[in-house]
Amino acid sequence: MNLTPLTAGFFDRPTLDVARDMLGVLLIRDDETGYRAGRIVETEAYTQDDPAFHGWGIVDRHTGLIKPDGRGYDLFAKPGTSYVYLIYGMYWLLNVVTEREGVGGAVLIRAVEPMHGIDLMYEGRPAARNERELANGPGKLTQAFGVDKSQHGIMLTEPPLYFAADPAVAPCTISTSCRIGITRGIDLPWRFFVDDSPYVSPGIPSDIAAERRREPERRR
DNA sequence: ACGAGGATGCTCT
DNA sequence: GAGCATCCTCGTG
Repeated sequence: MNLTPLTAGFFDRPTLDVARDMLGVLLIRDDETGYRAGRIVETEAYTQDDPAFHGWGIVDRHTGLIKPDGRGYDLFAKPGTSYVYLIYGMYWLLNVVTEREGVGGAVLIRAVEPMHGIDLMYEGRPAARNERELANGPGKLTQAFGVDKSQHGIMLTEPPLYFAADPAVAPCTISTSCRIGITRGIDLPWRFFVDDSPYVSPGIPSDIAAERRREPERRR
């Protein structure tokens, strides 16, 4: 598998473009633990001016300086840097930093279609009952790939963890929706996914979830 | 099939 | 003390 990693230049672009262009790209972990690869089928974009962004509000309006102790400071790092964080005290979520250094932005990798290293993925994810459940969610794919805090802040442009264009590119239809699991910025349609992929996460976009909460009955 | 609730730890108020 | 870019289990139909 001699695949050329995507370079920092790929991520040094508007975050929405990167998020869309990452669909169909391979996520690869290649190190002493083994070789794992999966095709990305779902992403979400988070930008500096986005209330759901971890780095939201840490840029001083007057000086333009970024508070170095603020949460999300690492989201202003060099494009191609990893941003891994713990959610709900239990699950690690993998992002790749976008935009030029000093500008905040990231793409959350939400789901991949397992391609290689399936057995290794099951070892990290004993709850998975089939291949589809190995990595159809942002917390699941980090378990399948063994990603945790130790991969935070590394460059995702070289082993052990990197992205690569799939040589066997399959044409696909891309859809968008609002993002999943958030309470702020819920109306921004910044989730991208491969339309007909069974490996997309089962989550419900936040705007639809909020609507259902308002009207609990009314079914079919 | 679907919904409710719990797990669990870090950050911010 | 609340909220969180989630997932799993166990109820009820």
